Amino acid sequence: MTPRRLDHADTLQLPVTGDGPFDFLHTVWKPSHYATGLEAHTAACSWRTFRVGDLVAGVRMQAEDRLVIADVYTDGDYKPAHRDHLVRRLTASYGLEEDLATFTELASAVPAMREPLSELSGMRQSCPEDHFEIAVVALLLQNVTIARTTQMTRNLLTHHGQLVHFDGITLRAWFTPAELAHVTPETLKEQDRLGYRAKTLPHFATFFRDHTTEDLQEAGNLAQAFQQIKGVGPYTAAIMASHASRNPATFGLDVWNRKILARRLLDVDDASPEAVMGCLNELFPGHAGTAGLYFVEHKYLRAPVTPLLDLAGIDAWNEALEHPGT
DNA sequence: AGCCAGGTAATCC
DNA sequence: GGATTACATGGC
Repeated sequence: MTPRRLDHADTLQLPVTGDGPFDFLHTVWKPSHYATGLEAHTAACSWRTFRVGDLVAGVRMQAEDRLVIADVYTDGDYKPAHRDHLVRRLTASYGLEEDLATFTELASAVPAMREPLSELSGMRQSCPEDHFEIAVVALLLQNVTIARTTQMTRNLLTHHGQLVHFDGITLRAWFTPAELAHVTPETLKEQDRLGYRAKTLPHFATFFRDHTTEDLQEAGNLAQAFQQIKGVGPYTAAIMASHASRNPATFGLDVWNRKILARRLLDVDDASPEAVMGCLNELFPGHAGTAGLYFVEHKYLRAPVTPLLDLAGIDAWNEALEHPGT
């Protein structure tokens, strides 16, 4: 698989204007996130792909204090509208304008949050995915192990997404809803090993091909609007609201993070969803999502699911993506 | 073999 | 309404 080459097209300077501390590394790289091939990180540098309509953009990000410098690479036809989109997309994806001071103050009064806060203070929610993309991720997380989620993600991105190379790194890139809408359920089931999700994923593709994100944001009740899509239930809708819509009060509770929170908040191995969410909302009113994020990422900080790369690691990374199975 | 995985929809009462 | 149950697949 020879990746498509992207050329340098722009450099964006994105100031962090939101109140509160800023931790660049843990904002762009999340220790708990499973490997997608869509992004790669070293201690100082982060690479990520974005779809802006038909355009494929590769972005290399670094930070100087409270300024994020983003170098943009594309396959041509880069217009001012693309620049505007990417400035807004990157600023929103990493919460650069969001106020973290309220949460930080709330958290400093909660003993269970002492360690996560001291090690991750200034971390913001990261969601480079748009609503469609994060809904696909959440769908692939439903009722399976992470090993299978990773397998299905790899299959979908290999067969229907793209492989690109820029700034010395090779990454996968998402498919658009319109592109995925052409894929039949039979292919999704037999080639991509999606199981029963093969029947629901096409609903995601057609919904987001035919509805803009603005349509969704206009709905009074986001969670309810999302659940009109077949295959989107309370969990996936909460992921969409907390991640893509960046509602800090929403937290998508599943059996995995439920156990992590039960341990930290209630000192037990597991507890009912009501008990866990009740405690989280009581301690962090309006910021349950941010609080959950800190607890989960802190749990994986010492043993990340996808560790940071060093310079030597990048060659092995590129090799694995370009020549899988060798 | 059987159970379980970072849920959801359909079908009961 | 709230409580079951089937749903695909793969690993242990």
